[in-house]
Amino acid sequence: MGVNHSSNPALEMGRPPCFEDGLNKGVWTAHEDEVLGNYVKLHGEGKWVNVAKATGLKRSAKSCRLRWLNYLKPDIKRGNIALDEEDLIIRLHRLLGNRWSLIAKRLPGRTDNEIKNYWHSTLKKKVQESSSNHCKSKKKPMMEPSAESAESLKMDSCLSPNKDVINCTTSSSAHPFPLLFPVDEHPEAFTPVEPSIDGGLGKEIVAEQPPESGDEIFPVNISCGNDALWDSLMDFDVDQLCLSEILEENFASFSEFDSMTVGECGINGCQDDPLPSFSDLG
DNA sequence: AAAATGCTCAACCGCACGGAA
DNA sequence: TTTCCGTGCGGTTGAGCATTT
Repeated sequence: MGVNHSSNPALEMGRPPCFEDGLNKGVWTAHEDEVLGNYVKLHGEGKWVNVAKATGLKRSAKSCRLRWLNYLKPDIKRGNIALDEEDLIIRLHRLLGNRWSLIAKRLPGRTDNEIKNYWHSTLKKKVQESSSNHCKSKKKPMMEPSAESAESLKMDSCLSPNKDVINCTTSSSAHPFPLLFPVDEHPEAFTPVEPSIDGGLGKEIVAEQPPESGDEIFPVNISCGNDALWDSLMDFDVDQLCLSEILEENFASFSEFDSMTVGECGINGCQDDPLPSFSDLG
């Protein structure tokens, strides 16, 4: 963060490049950067396997791609992450989990690697601290749900005899978070889902809705296997919202939802069961 | 002042996915 | 349908710096 990469600080630190299998590994030199930059300017992004052949760079295609995307790309924004960006990262992480590339798409000029590093080095602690404070008044942490809570929710979702699977279209008015995708366009995403124990991607995410009265639990069944739902979530994300818009978004109710549901189990609660790919997003 | 510890961040690794052959 | 290849993503590593003891 805030590092002048044009001067290649790591090299200045004296970290030598490593040569292995005929390929350079480790820190990029200024000359390599220049060669790669020139190549991309001429030929555009992609075809990374050709870079080494065409330029003589002793770098793997992956390495070239990473270097370009993370450092050489002209619109890369360097420097400290602003408070609003930080806030956005936290919100998006709450919503998307460790989908760094998706989060990065919402922060123009920031890379997934940068955000990921920033999260692990800074934000994770902040969030944990705030959630531990939060937990003094609320019984469970907002973030990084425990396996226990996730497990308990799976149990709720799968085994509770009283469980009703709520159709989101009909429960939206009472929904604790704003619907971020148009129901009309994705009715299939809101059809009731039979509870099931599924070892694969079909595992459900079940979020407890705040009971309107009493302690009854009304799980909202969000099936991970329901592509349509995830498409819908992706629709929410697809290049529609940028920093300012998201920050202006009223997240109050959503945060409330997070603190009670998703934050405890929801999306992240499925971490041992990877979410469906968002790779076709954007 | 020196050692120990923690932090930052660039880069690598392995896996998954999608398209082409 | 299967295999191969290129690409993208998230997790992890490791070197150097900063801070603490």
